[in-house]
Amino acid sequence: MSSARDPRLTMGKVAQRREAKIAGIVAAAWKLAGQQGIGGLSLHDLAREVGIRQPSLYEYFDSKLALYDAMFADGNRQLLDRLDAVTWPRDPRAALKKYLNTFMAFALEDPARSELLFQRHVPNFVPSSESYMLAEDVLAQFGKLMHEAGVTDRGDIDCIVAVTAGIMETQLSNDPGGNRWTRHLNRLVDLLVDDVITRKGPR
Amino acid sequence: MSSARDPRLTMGKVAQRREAKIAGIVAAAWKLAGQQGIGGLSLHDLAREVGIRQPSLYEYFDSKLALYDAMFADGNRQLLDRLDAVTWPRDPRAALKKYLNTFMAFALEDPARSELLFQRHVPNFVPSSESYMLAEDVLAQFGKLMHEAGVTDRGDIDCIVAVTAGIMETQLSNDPGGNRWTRHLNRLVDLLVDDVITRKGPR
DNA sequence: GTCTATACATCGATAGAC
DNA sequence: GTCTATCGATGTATAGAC
Repeated sequence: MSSARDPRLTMGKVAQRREAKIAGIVAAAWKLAGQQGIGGLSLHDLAREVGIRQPSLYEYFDSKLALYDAMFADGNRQLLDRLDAVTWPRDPRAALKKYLNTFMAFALEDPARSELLFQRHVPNFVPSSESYMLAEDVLAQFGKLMHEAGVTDRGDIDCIVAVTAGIMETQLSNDPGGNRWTRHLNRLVDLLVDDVITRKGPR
Repeated sequence: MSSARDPRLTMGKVAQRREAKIAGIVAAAWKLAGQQGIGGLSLHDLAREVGIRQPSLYEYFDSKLALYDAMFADGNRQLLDRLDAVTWPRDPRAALKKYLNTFMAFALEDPARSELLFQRHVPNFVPSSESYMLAEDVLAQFGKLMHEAGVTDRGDIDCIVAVTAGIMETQLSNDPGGNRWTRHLNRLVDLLVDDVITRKGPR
C-alpha cells in the first residue's frame, strides 16, 4: 500500500496497528487480483492470503465494495506518489509527454489495478466521494499540463484522453508486456498537439 | 439473430426448427445481456425469457461458454451484414472513414455486444476457431481499406486501431448515447492518414 | 425435447461464543 | 479481534422420468 504524507502521528498505537493491518489486507488483495483478475477476487481467498478467516475481514471492511473502494483509493495514491517522484521538464510539451508516459507505464505494470482504476470491470462499484477526490487530483495535474502545452479546448483534451485510453486498452488486450502500441504514444501526442497549435494560432 | 447467406435449404424441417429455436435463444440472450450486462447473463433468466426451464437449454448448448461462442459468432455476422449493406465511396479515404463510422455506430448501439466482441469482459471466454474466423473477416475488410487509403505500415495501422478503440471505450464509459468523443473520429483519422501519406511520399 | 429434482460449488454476509 | 457455524442466494450442470 502506498503512503501519501500525513497521519500516523496523530494515531495511538492501536490505531496504528489497525491501519497497518488494513494496509496489509489491501496489499494482499492487489496480489490476488493480479493473479485472478480484479473480478475474480474473493473474500475467502483474501482471508487465507492474510492468514485469517473470511468473516474476520468484516472487522476491517463493511462489505466487499468497501474493500474495492479502499483499493481504488490506494491505487490512486500510488499513482500520485509516482507522479510526485517525477522531475518535470521545463518545456510544457515535454512535460505533458512525460506525464502521459508515466501514466502509461503505471497503467501497464498492473492490469488488474488498471481494471479497477481506469476501466469499468467491476460491476456495481462506484468510488466513494473521498476516494474519487484522489482520482480528481490526478486529473487536475493532467489538465494543468495540457493547458500549459497549449491544449485548452475540451474537444482537444478529449482527443488526447481517447488516444491514451486506446493505446492502453489495445496494449493490455493484445500485447501485454510488450510495447507494440505504447511506442506510438509520443508520436500521436505530437501529432495532436501540433494540430491544435497550428489551428489555434496560425502565425 | 442475423443470417449470412446459405444453409437452411440443405436442412430438413426438424433441423430448420432447431436452428430457429437456437436463433431465438441467442436473440433472447442479447436482450438480457443488454439489460444486465454481458457478465450478468444467467441461464435461469435466459430460459425464463425463452419460455423453457434452465436445464432444457443444454439441449442446444453444451455449456454457457458455448452460448457465448454462439453469441460471438452471431454478433460478428451482424457486423458483416451491416458492412455488406454499405455502399462504399470510390475515394479510398472516404471509404475508410465510412468503414470506421459504420463500425463505431455498430459498437455503440449495443454496449453489451461490444463487451463480448471487442472488449475483454467475459472471463475464460475464448472464441472457437470457427467463430473467430468471422472476426477475421471483419479485420480483413478493414485491412483492405487501409491499404487502399495508403496506410500499409503495421505501426500506422495499429495507431488507427488504437484511436478507434480509445474513442469507443471513452464514449461507452463516459457518455453512453452521446457523441462527445465519436465526433472527433473523422478528424483524427484524417490527421493520421495525412501524416502517414506525407511521411511516406513527400513529393 | 422438455420436465422435475437435485447435486455441487462459490460467495457474501450475519450470529454469537470466546 | 478472531473464531466456528451457518444462512441465503446464485449459478452451472447432471440424472432420469415422461
